[in-house]
Amino acid sequence: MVNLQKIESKWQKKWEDKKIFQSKKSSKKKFYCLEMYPYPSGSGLHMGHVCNYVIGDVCARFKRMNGFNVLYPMGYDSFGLPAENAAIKNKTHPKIYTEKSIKNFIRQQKEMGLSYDWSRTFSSHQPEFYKWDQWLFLKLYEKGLAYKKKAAVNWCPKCNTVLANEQVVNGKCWRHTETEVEIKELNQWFFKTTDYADKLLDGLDKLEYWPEDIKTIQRNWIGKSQGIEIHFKLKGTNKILPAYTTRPDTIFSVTFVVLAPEHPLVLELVKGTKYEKETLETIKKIKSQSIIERTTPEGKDKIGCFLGKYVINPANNEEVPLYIANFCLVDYGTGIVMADAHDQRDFEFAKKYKIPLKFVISKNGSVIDAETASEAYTADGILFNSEKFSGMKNQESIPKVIDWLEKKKGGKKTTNYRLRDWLISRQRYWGCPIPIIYCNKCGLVPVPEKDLPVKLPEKVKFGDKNPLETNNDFVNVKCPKCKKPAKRETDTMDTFIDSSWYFFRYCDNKNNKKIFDKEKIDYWMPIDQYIGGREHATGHLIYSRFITKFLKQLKLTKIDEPFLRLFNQGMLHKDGVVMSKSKGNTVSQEEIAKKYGIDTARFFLMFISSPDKDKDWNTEGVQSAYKSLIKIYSLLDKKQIKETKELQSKTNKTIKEVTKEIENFNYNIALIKIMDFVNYLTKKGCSKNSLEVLAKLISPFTPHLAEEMWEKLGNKPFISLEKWPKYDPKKIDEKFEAIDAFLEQTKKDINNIIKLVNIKPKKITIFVSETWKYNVFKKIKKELEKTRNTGEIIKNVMDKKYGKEIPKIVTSLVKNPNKIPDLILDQKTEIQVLKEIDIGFKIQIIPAEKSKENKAKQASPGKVAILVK
RNA sequence: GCAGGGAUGCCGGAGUGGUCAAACGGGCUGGGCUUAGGACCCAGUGGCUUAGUGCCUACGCAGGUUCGAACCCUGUUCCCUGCACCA
Repeated sequence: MVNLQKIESKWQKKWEDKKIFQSKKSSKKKFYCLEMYPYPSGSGLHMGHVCNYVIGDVCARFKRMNGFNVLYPMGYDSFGLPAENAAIKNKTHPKIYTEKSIKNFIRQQKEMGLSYDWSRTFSSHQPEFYKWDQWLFLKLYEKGLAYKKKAAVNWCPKCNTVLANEQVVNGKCWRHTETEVEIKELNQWFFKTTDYADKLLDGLDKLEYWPEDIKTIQRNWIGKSQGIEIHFKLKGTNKILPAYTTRPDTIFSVTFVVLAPEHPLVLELVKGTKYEKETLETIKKIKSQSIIERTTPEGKDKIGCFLGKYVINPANNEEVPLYIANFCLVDYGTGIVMADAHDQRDFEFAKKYKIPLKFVISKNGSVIDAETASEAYTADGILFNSEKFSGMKNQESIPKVIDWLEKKKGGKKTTNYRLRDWLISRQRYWGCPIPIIYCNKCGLVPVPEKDLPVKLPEKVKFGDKNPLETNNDFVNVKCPKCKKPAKRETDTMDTFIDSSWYFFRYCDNKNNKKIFDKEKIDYWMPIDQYIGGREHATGHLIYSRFITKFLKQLKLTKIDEPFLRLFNQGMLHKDGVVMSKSKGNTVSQEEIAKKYGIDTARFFLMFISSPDKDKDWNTEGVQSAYKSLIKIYSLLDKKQIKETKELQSKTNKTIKEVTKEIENFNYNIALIKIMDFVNYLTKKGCSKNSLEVLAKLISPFTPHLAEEMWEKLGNKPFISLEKWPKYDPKKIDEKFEAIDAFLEQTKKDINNIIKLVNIKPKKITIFVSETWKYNVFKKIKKELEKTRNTGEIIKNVMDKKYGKEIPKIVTSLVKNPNKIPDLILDQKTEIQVLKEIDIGFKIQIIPAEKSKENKAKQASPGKVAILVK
């Protein structure tokens, strides 16, 4: 019995010693394969991780064998809050904690047999890496894309830091799903992702190898909408309140205008008036609502109040009252909404506060009575009571209304995005310091490039506050401009900055002069295959695209999009829940490797289900995977046979199918085809060539086993660097498959008859009657010369006598005219092959026509009758 | 509510117009091997069955297109994922 563990460590050592997976620039076509770099947690890797990395490894190994110059690196996203928290909890330093975790990760990943180029690895907490974060920050600052502003931001009380919009999930913190995010007014650093909103959106159309759903998610996240800012003039002043809308067709329906409670104008408007008290109370009430309460459609009541002011509708010069309302959001559009009878929220609000409503759209243009209406009319229809637009279809009127309002100077056509600028500052220690200095005299001064990196101090005190704030050595510096005492920025950067460009760094990870060498990344980038979780759709995958577009603007890269192909793997479940440390249902890599070998785990994980689907871990399946590997390896002990045409056909067909399936990421089906081949070889015998092909086909999945087989077959290492087998379409002969099917059927028939007669015969004679089929066959062939229309041929050939066998034969022949369909076989072949059937008896076949044996025993058309002697 | 994906046998999961009662694997049943078990090998695994190259019923549900549908079209139910008072 083969010892999988032993051969695994043997080959891992050899791979490492010979550095066979190191990649250098060459004239070969490149292929950059990458998995999203992991956050190195202290708890190590489990089967869920193994699954993710093996998907990438199979891809990398396959491409490598197919003649590509493959870049397949690994690194670590080592900054971040969890490490800081874990370190504090374990009374150790985040750096020590993290580096220990990384070491452990590397060991585990090596034990998985992943074909990484380890010479290119790095971790984002290393100053050699984060120096370039800071450099990027300065570049963004230089171009006005990094800026500081006071804003209402999301604050997680558990993390003790602010969060980006992308890190807020259902109003809760992405790391603490029980913790409500608070809104705080803080002075924070932002990256101006919104400047790239259009580019980010348009770029999606070019990403033809991205999953549709991810593109849709990003489109929705960017949320581009075309509309108009309508200028409502505050009554009695020249002040303009712009209200953004995508539905200017409802302009004549407007009966009030709503401001967001946080809108800076609100307090100004009510100051010193009798409405001030109520307004303040209402704002307080709204702010006490959680985000969920405020932003769920079915949710809570509409809350708001009248501000005592009126604005003028530029379309008809009507005065309408001004309100604040909880459903109006300050950071979307202009924070001002025109309200009418054609929006459910507005409608409910109006009913509650007894604001009059008027409809201007109905299905057929007939007037709707606002008094009796019970809900908003939100569907499309015909306009009425809309001056010159009455009678138009509302959708068609939209551009016309916009034109008309623009001409009247009552508004301005605008595009709006849901995308927010990226909030990047964090009030935590374990991150990359923001390279900014505050000087009393010079103000905000960027750290000069030559002073980079701004190193994160190691000796710090962990307490209630950000440890950087209490570290005087770090905080107190000289102003780079005036040399007077100044203070450093103590916020650190969001770790998503590290991950938004790290993939460039693999191409040139040791460069200490530049962020990377342009020539090198021009060769390697973009990433041909990126593999990672769907959950990064709106975070990492947008940030990376943003930074790449920025790098292009700096002329540091030619590429526009970093990830050519994206693959989202499914999650590994156990007992119906996602396998994860927090759920406590993990299966450790060591446990499985020790018992079955890591190749078994690799095989199992790729076999159970398509890589993009969720899968379930089950113990029986692992055992059967183990058995399969044993079965494959034990083929080596079998006596080898000479190549037959049939074996060649099967071998070539398997190469063809497996290659196609791997290319399409159908790894499970590829393995099924491989196992089919293995079963075939087990039964019918194998040749040296067929075993070599088998070893190559299986090598991306179970590389250790394949190397061992390769060596045992008398070849020099390494199979990992061998050429992927090519198939010869000429050698694939479907006839053999048909014969196989025929044999199966014959065997069944024989067994049935033996059961029936209930004897153990010494000799069986089989009669084959095929005459009728040959006639039909000839007829169809003739028809085929006239037309390829299946239906027509069937009609012409159809004969009551032959029933439903005919369509089958016709279809088969239409599909492949050279393949002998079904049971229409060369009778000579039958005789040859049937001799090989092992049913424990000797059998003899006599073509039916020639048979002068007992007529009663003659077979019915196409099948077999047996005469027992 | 909007968007995307899905529903197949005891289970996981193939199959996108015909050789489909449905690959492959697991489970289960029977047989062989074995002192026994395991491993391995063989057979069976929708129902009926006069045992037949037979009939019926089936790929969420209901219709439609077609000589022919698990596969195409329409409607419908349920499930998952993402966004969500976005004006």
